[in-house]
Order: sequence, then C-alpha cells, then structure tokens
Amino acid sequence: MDAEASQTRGRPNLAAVAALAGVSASTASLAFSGAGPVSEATRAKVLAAAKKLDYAGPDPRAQSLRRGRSGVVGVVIEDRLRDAFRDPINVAMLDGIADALGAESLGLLLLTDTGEGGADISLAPMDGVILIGCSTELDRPVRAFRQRGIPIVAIEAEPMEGVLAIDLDNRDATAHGARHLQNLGHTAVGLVTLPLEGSRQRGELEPHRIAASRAHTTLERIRGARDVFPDASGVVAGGSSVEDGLVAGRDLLSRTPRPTAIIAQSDLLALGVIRAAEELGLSVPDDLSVLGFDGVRIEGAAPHELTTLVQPAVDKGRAAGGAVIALLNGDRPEPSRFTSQLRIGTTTAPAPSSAAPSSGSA
Amino acid sequence: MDAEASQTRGRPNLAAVAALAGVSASTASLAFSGAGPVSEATRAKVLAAAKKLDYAGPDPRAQSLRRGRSGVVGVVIEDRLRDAFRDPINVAMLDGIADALGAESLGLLLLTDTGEGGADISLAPMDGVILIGCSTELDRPVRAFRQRGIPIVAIEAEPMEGVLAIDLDNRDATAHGARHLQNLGHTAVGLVTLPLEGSRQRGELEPHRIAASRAHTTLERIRGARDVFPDASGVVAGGSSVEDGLVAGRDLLSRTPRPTAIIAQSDLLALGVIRAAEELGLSVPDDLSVLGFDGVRIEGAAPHELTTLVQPAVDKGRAAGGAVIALLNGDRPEPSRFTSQLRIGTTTAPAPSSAAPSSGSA
DNA sequence: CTGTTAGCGCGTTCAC
DNA sequence: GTGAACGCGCTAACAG
Repeated sequence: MDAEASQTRGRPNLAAVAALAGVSASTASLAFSGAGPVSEATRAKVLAAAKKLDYAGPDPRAQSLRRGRSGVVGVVIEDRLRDAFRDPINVAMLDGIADALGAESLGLLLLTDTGEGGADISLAPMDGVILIGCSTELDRPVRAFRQRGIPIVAIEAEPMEGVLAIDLDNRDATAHGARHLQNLGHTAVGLVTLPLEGSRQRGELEPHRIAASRAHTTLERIRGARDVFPDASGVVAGGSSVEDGLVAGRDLLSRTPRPTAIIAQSDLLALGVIRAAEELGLSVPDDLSVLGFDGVRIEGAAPHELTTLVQPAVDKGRAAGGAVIALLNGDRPEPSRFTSQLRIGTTTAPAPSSAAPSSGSA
Repeated sequence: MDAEASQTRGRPNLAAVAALAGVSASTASLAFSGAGPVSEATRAKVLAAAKKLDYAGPDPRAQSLRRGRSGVVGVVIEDRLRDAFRDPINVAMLDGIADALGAESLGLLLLTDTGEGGADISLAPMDGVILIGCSTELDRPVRAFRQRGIPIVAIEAEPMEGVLAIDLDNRDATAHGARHLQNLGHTAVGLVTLPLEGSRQRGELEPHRIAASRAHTTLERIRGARDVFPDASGVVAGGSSVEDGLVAGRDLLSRTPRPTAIIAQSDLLALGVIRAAEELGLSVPDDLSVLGFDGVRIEGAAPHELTTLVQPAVDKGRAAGGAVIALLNGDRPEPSRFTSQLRIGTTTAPAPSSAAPSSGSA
C-alpha cells in the first residue's frame, strides 16, 4: 500500500510512473521524450502506468529548469492592449511574430510595459524577448534582459547595444511621400504625429518636446517630413486612432493660413483628418490632400482610397520572430531593414489655386 | 582563483552571489525576495555581491519549479491571431483579461489552437488557462489541463465538467432582438451566422451542419433567432468580418422572396450586409432592416447607427481573469452570466408594404 | 536574524 | 536497451 500512498498524495510525477512501471526514472523520461532508444515493450509499460496514474506527461516547469528553456518568447507592447490593438498595424505585426514563433512551437507571452511599476516585466520565465513600438524608456528592462542573457529583438527602436534591430525606412519613406505632395505644388503642409511620450500627451508639436522625446518612429517620420518641408508645423496626437486624428485635424484645419496638405503618421490618423475636413465642408482631395502611413485597409475609409506609405508589417513581425529564434539557436542574424512603398490613392491632388509643377521643388 | 572560476563560467547564480557575500544561499534568497527578516547590512552585502557578479536576480524558471507557479495564464484563441483580432469584440475581451491578470502581475500567454498539430498547446508552463471563443473541439487539451490540475475558465463554451463558465445570454438576447423585428412587422427574416466549424466553411445554413456543430455561441444565437422565427433560413459566414458579411449579404439578398430583415451574428457581419444591400440599390432601413450583435463601435458604420445587441465584452474578459485568479487562490468562484442589451439604432424599421403591429406575433 | 538540510520534477551523463 | 547517480537554481522548513 506504500506505492499507492505516493500515488494518492498530490499529482503523480515521473518517478511515480516509473516505479509503477517497474523501470527507472530515466527510462521513463526517454519513453516520453522519445529522445533515446527505448524498447517498444518498455514504452508501452510506461504509458500504461501513466494512464493508470492519470499522469499528463512531464511537468513543463521542471523541464524548463532542466533544459534552461521555457519555450516562451515575450512580446513587450507599449501601454494598454486596447490601444495597441486598435491599430491594425500592430495586429499585423503580432500576427507575423506569432507565425514565426508558432512554427517552432514557441509560446507568445504578451507583456505590457506598465512603466514605473514595471519591475515585473523582466520577471517572467522566457527565453527571448521582442520589443515592439516602444516609445517609453526601456533601458532598465533591457539591461535586465541582457544580464539574464535573454536575446533581445526590437522593432523600430533606437539602436541599443546588444539589441537586434528590425527597422523600417520611416524617414526616407515619409520624405518620399512628402516629395509627392511637394510635386503637387503643396507648400503649406501640416503634420499630425504619433505620440512623443509614453504619457501620450497631445498638443502642439514643439521643439522642446521633440528634443525630449525618445519615440523613435515618431521622430524619424517627423524628420522625413521636414527633410522636404523644413518649416512644417503640426500637432501631436494622443494615439493612433481615427478619433485622435479627428481632434488633430480639427485643430490644424482651423488655423490660418490653413494647410493644403496634411501628413499623418498613420492611416487611422489620416482617416480622422479626412473626417475633420469633411466636417468643415472641405473636400478631399480638392481642398485638402491627406497622406497616411501603414497601408492597412481600414473599413470605413470609403469612398476614399488613402494615399499612403505601405509598410510590410506582417513580414516585419515574422522577421522579428525569426530573429529571436536564430538568436536562441546561437546564430548571429543580421539586423534587417524593411522599406515602405508609396501607394497613391485618391486623397492627394494638386494644391488648390496653384499650378502643380511637374517635378522639382519650389 | 576557484571562486573566480565559478564566476566566469556561465551565468552567476544565487549560490555564487551568496558565496561572494559570505552568507548562505537561503539568506541571499531572502534578501532578494524580501519575504523574511534580513538585516539591512546583510542585504546590502548580498546586493553588492550581485552587482559585482552582474546577477539579475533569481531565475524565474527555478522559481517556477520550486513554487509550483510560473505566474503565467494561458489564453487559448481559435485559429489565427489575425482573424481573431480583426473583430474588436475579441480585442475588448482580451483587454479585460489583461486588465485582471495585470493587477496580479500575471503574464498572458497567447496560445492559438492549431487543431490537429496542437499537441503542444498544453505543454507550455502555465498556472491557469482561459478558453475563448472555441468553436473547435477542445476536449483533448481540456483533459490534459485537468490532469495537470490547471484551473480552466471558458468564455461562452458548452458546459464541461471541471470548467468554470463565463457565459453570455446569446439565445435570449438574440430572441429579444428578433422580437424587435417581429414587432416591426417583419416575417421574411434571414440569418447570417458565425462559423459553425473550425474549418470556417461558409455556405447554406443546413440542419445537418447545425447538428454536427459544436460552436456554442453560433448555435445559441441561431436558437434565439428561431425561437421567434422558427423557419428562418440563412447562410453561414466564413468568419466575423465586413467582407464575410458582404458575401453572405449578397447571397441572401439575391434570393426570392428577398428577406426584409437580416439578423447578423456580429456587428462586422451586419455592416457587410448593409454594404451588400447598398450595392444592390436597397435602402437600409427602408427596404431592409439589419440587426447586429456585440455593440462595438466600428469605424465606417456611418452614416448608419447599427441596431444591435450590446454585450459587456470587457467585463466578460475581466470576469474570466478574475475567475482564474480566484481558482488559483483555491477559492470556488461562481460561474457568471452576462446579459446583452438591445440598442436600437437606425438600421431597423417597419417592414416595407406592411403595417407594423404594435406588438404580438403574426 | 542566519545557517543547515532537503527537496521541487526532471534530463543527462556514464556505466552495465 | 536500461539503471544509478547527480545537479539544474532556488526556497521552505526547521534549527541555532
């Protein structure tokens, strides 16, 4: 009855199964993992014992410790999931990541950067981590990950030591789009940017805020726009949503002189700007040209076809996933850089009351 | 130099830190966890040693084994993330879950039910699991979780032994909405349902498919509609998207006699149906009434305000999160049931060429 | 307040 | 093919 006693108390473990099967624990282990030579007869005995004890297989936690791997990759997303997932571009990226990780049957641990209280972020058991869209300062967690020897991949972040970068041509692409507007004769161009700080404070786009910001993507896109329109002013949106774009658009379009074109840093923002224009009785693109970024198809953009910079979001995610996997395998993957393409839709047109020069700058 | 040797090889561990600090391992452990009485001086010594060795703190994997907890809760979502996240209702639920879990600093492990190859789904180290929107057969994984003693919470699933249910009044709510249409005088009502199988096959809504299906939510909503319109025919959509609704709507609206009202099982589907109607030159709600489900605000629904059944998605998610937490604490939480509310918008109106009876059925 | 003693449940040598 | 021993890194009891 002693053997039965150890069965009764708590969950069965490998040792209990092995004992019941009349084999050693190591043999039982091999029978489960299939990672060694075990006779068919022994395996059957072990499996039978497992079934009898209602044993579900080796405990993942113990395996993690022993193997030094938990089979989980963390994905750090800025702030609330709700906000992050509201923008399809993030969902697309995540989908790419999940795709790559799933192929190696790695789990995806969703971590939200809770800011100050975020001491716990690096406390989860994971083998690698992907930083995605991090506008806030992630120095502390990054240092912790490095100390733990956890491979780090960052999508569109400032270059950091020991962090593999997956980049996008944010600056060049935006400049390309801006040049398109310039070629259409626009000179009064306004900017609607993504947030500059983790606090997502909206307001005027002012030099001191830019100087203090570490929001890489936002900054690069501002730079790209100003490469072409050095004096372009603008507003900082409170997030990437149609609503935020609407607010920003109302602001920008009520100024004098009113801009004839607006460069929005995401498609959702661009759509909001279009709404604001329509609200004011302005016609897009006749009275106002609008340029977006991302190239996601948004329900409700109709009847407009947004002129935008199409970025390969899913590929970016897949690349990030592939990169962690490579790092976990001990390889040395190269950082990658993706490029966006200008897709001309129906929301940009020659500047009103001005002949559009066919090319070249003013 | 021997002490140095153990420092050089591999990552430092608690023992190494303790040795360098000249204390025992357990003392060092307490210094980190703060879970016991440690003198300020000793703690300082330990922390100094840790800094010197570049030790990042206790290894989460080892902690998991020792404590029997990994601090991670799995969330199982049907099929591809891309599809799941396309519908805001899922994002809202996930947000609620994340909210509840985050409060206890539990991680959220995203698991996609890969179907056949999904032997790995129950292999991840986690303390509890939430099943969400599972149309496929999850018997095997559920059994595995139970064997492991992992608490299981399911949102809108068939009742299962040992699974805590978080439910929605899918049937009653749909019936309520259907009655609204009935009161408006509609008798020719068509259904656009969510998928019936994991394969997401679209097509005619036929009895044998219903009989074979285990998609709880879909079935309940069908039942609710037929409680009021027993003979209502319909089509099964290939997913929950505007596109799927458009396809289904075209199909349904090209039949004779054409339905005067359509009950769609999600707002996204409903919007697609509206698009299909407009495509055919039909006016909503004059020629066709459309009822949705979910009550999410969708960009692009304008100028319509969808008549729909508003469900408390975030609360549902929060309840699910709270339930796993309670189960992990050894409590016995009650299953919960949420109710939806009919929100009358501008997409339902009296049936054409028919006086709307004020109440009662035909 | 601190040290000692035992494991958590498993995978991996290395012999036989 | 199989078994015996050992340790992954940490923490919960008890002593002192």
